[in-house]
Amino acid sequence: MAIDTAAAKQQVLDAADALFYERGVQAVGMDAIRTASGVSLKRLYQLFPSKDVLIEAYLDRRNILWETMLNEHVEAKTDPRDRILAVFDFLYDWSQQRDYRGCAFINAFGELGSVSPRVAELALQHKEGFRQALIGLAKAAGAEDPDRLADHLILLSEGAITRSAISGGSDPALRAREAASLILDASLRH
Amino acid sequence: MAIDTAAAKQQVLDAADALFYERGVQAVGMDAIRTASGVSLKRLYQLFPSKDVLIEAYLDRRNILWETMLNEHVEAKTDPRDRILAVFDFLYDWSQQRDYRGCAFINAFGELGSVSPRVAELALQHKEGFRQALIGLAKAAGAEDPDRLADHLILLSEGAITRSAISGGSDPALRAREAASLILDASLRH
DNA sequence: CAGTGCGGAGAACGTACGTTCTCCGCATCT
DNA sequence: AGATGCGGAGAACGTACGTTCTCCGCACTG
Repeated sequence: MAIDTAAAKQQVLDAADALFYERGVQAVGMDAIRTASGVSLKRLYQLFPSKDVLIEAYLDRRNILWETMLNEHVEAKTDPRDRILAVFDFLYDWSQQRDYRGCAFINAFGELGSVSPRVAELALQHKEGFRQALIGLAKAAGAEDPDRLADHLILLSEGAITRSAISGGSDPALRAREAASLILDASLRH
Repeated sequence: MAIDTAAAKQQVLDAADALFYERGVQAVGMDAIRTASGVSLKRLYQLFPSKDVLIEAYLDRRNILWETMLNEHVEAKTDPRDRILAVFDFLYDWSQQRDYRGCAFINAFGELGSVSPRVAELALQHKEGFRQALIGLAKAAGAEDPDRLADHLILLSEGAITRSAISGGSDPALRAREAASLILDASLRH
């Protein structure tokens, strides 16, 4: 029973994730999620008692998935400088997915940030998590001012994420990597 | 008569701009715009025959306003390097407005980009206009590879715009300016 | 003064959505 | 076999929205 519930939750989240990310949160009705997940409406509501809860679960899942993918790219490298640049390799790979639509948190924030404090908070937490990860990488690379370097790298990353979404290619990630390299040259010089 | 129409259009656009930008496009009903603009629903529909048309007019207006504000900041400087950095001064001033909510085009794209080709196109055009402006500034500054430099600067700008929106302060613009300065050091070195 | 047409206020219509309710089959327990 | 309760399908309900329609007052024409 518990295992069925978990499996059903996963099915619903799979469907919700795909639909929310593709069309935006508000544009997707509970009925579309029901149809896509093959679960009954009653069951859907006992798994996620409201759309807000489902949205939150969707964002949680995106956050975890994002961190996982990022870590995989970073941990494939050993050299501290390469580990920083791996962030942009990740963004490149990500932006090449056919269903790529930018950052789910930025999109959700744009839709609901001013009306849903919870969504605004989750977006902030997601970005803060990314910031901490970059600070860690910057420290490991021996940056003089890791916070500052991390902020600079974040700006390039966010820029690449949204520009890829709007213009459709993966070039922005490549360009961001170049720019990051320039900034690393300047910030790791001792 | 024609002048009244123009004035009424302006009133409607003022109201629509404030509401769309603040709450997102889909969350604002025509009735809210009617109430805020003080115009009758009939008149509203004869000025803008559908919500889609109004959204388009809203984005057009944002684009013009944005370019105007950017140009004002850039033209206040004469030194080519300062003119590039003025872009970030503009972003700083903009992000300090109390109702600041990031880039209207990114927000609209997140909501409607996958369902409205027109919105996707307008977002792309807006970003492309920005890109061309930066290329011009980069050329004037004597950059070796103006396109590349412009792309790097765009990434920092977009990053600053969205990060300010989510975390709420103006720090990102300051940090973007610093990073831009580093990149200029590397790209204008001859 | 009677007639005419335009503009405003808001009711009305059709649709879509979030959420709840009804009905019914079916598996399980005695 | 009869009773019981859970799950599925989808109807139903209330609300909100985009858009259109109705009604009415009022300014202007003869």
